[in-house]
Amino acid sequence: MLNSTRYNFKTIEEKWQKYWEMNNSFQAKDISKNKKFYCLEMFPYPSGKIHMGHVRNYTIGDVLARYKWLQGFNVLHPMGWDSFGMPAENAAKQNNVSPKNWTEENIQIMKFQLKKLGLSIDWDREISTCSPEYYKHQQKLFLDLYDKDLVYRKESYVNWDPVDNTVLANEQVIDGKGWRSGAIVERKKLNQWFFKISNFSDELLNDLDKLIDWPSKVKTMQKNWIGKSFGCEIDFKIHDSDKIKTIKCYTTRPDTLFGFSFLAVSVDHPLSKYYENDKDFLKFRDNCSKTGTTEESIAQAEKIGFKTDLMAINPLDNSSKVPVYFANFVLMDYGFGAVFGCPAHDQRDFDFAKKYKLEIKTVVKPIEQGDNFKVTNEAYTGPGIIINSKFLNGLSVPEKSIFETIEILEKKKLGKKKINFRLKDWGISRQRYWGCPIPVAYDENNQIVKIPVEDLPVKLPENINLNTNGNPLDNHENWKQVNINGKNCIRETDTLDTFVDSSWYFLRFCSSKRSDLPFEKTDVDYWMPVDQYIGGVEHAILHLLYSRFFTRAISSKNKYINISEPFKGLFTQGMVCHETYKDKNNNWLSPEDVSTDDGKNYHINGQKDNRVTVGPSESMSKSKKNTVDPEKIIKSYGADAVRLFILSDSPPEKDIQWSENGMASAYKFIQKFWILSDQIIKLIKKETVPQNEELEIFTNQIIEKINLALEKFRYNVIIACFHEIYSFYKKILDSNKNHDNLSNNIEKILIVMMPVIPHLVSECFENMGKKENLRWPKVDPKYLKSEENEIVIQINGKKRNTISIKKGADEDFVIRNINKIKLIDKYTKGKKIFRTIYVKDRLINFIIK
RNA sequence: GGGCGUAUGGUGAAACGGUAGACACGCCAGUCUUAGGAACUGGUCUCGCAAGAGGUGAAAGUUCAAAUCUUUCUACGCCCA
Repeated sequence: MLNSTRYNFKTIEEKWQKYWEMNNSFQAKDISKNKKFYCLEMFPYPSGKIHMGHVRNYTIGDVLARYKWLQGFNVLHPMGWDSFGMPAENAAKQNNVSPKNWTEENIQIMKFQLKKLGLSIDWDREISTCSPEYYKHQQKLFLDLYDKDLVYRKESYVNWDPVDNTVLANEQVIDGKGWRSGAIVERKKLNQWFFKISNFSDELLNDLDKLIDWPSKVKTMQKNWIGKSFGCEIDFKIHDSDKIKTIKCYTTRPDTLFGFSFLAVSVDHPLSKYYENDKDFLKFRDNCSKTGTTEESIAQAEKIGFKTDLMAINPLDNSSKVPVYFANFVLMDYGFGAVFGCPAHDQRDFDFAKKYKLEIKTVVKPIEQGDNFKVTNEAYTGPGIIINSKFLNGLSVPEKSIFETIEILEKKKLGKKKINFRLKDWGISRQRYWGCPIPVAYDENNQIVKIPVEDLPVKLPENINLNTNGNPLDNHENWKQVNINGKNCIRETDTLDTFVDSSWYFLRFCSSKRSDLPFEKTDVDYWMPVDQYIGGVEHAILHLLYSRFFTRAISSKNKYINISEPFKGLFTQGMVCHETYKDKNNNWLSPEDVSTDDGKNYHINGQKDNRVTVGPSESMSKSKKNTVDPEKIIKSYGADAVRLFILSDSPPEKDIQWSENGMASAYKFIQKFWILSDQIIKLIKKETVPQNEELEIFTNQIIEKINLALEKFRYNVIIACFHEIYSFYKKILDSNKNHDNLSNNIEKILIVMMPVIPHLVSECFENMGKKENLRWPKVDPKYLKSEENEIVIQINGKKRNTISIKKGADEDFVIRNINKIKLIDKYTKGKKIFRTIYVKDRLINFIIK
């Protein structure tokens, strides 16, 4: 019966997407009287096709952007491509195509797919980080930082795959082996480029407090990552040795110095040069180099040491001499590459002492224990009182003991107060082809020569052989050769970490078309900071910290731009999950291959005897095959329905379960809402006088609810409101009541639904003859509370009854009415009311005995 | 091991310290039919015929009133080690 009005999402969505494109509906204005709003979602890596995570991310952002448009903001909502990186290189090797073509094709596909979602994006400002138009500016910024002394070169360790002759990223090292070759990964020293992020450690830490619109979880993660610690450096004298007189250590626990029973240094410590002829030491160092470079792999590895012939003297007790070890758990990068071991109060030291049968001296006792407390099975690291430590005895651990010990050490000139950071400088060199070339070269004396600005960009060569071992740029026949000011030089063949590309793209969007400048100061002053940044929590640390650093770095010294924090608001959305399926041979199955006949028994399509095991719902990933292809879903349900569903089931910051039933129900909603709105539009009369007060009250209240939910990102609640709207308007329509004011109200309702289901709403407005100048409706406060309120009657805090009372009634009035209708007589019979609590328009609570 | 977070029906989840379970999925019953990706109506926390009572991971505390605040515990998740 309804076929004639059936909503044809395919033609209608196409029509509006074309309309928005033709009319530049979402183009940000460079100059505007209106307030600006910069809404940005983390830009995607063009891996091939969009996935459901993208759909969720960009839908969340789009709802916000469209909401702000309707509120009259000048909105900047751009999109770009994080298009350098290893997957392109790997794909190129596998399929024998060029990384450039592979990437550009993917961008075309994904752009097409994103457009199908009906996003309100200003495509005019599209950027791609692998384009020379983008990276030439990045090379210029690199040289600026070099001039500001924020870039330097030093030797550093990398994960080296000895079979593939290549450097591996940490995530390519699996169980200490190369992901492709399976060879045991070695640590190898290479000259590499670094950004001096450590110059900003304190600022990056302190300014976290200014980021009030960031999730505290993310701020805590950054705080821990920066890892500011208070401690001191101590010089340990070495007893009677011609090799070395003192070893400097950093410690946060100087108060446990009397528990000192060994001193451990990194194998990379300067001391190691005295042992380079010692075969046993070399063997030990070799062993250590197989542990990998991450903190985690070192922490998980067994603690091993190499005993030297040296003895270190306890600075607080010259009679105590302890052995010096090289140890695999001491990192040269942290502190001074040397630590003093106190086994009783540090678990790592404890494990080490047990293994090498070193003394374990207890110097801290828990408060409730006696002075004869002894550490036996595991290190005690909690608070307590210092014992067995001569003049330190009795100090409370940790506040007093650490502070006072440092004072004593300073007085005796044995140590110095020192603040240390866990945050290390950012290594930006990658021995890869598909990245932004570092714009420097080396002359015949191996001195650094900057590429002159007029020669930028240093472009990647296109004729490249990726199937050789090592760095393809290094192996290229002539790319390296360059003549600078008449001197023959060799180009740097490292490329930049792709995190550099994403550390300033949000600035580039402000002036994406300027070819002479990375960005124009006036544009940045107007648009920055990003008002709302939206992305996955997996970037909570690195990408966000690097962006905060980079923004500071380029504005430091000369006030190139006036902001230090690029992202005013941050929202981290949850992942999209799906059940996992396995066949009887334990192979992963795609949801498409699985079906069910009764909701319980799963089997491979068409093979009812071929049972399928259903596993837990996990975030969608290709390896588990539990992905759903957005393009297919959009094709069968339409963009509005997909947008509706992806927002509906869970709050956006939490993980969401993909469900085919939920998707279908969103589709049904679109269909039935279309029919309803179509009926309403046909009924609309020209003159509208608010006569149906019930309708006014509902409309205003639900819009108020949606307003509050929008501000707090409670998008799932908004969708629930949509369902309430449908039910209410359906009832009104079926009731044959006076609904002269339907027109006025349905307009408001449609506008608040527009950010989520823009195609359908646009079509409705066109049918009503209104296409332009739609504005977010104002709520009329007089309708927010009805004339009568239902007041809850509690006895001793328990709900016992309700009563309808005119709004704003005082306590006496309420009590009189309750007594008149004898609502609580049966509870109060024979009892005395000795207290009444009245919350206006909400509830009344009688306390009886 | 440390830090942070979470815990509410069969499921996803709502709930300014103030009527727990909005809305949706699923399920049950029914209506109707052009058998469709149907649609519509009603029901669906537990115990109880009912009146009523109980109920938000466990235990305690603050409060007239606790899913919400505090403490301890348990389980799970994420990050760091």
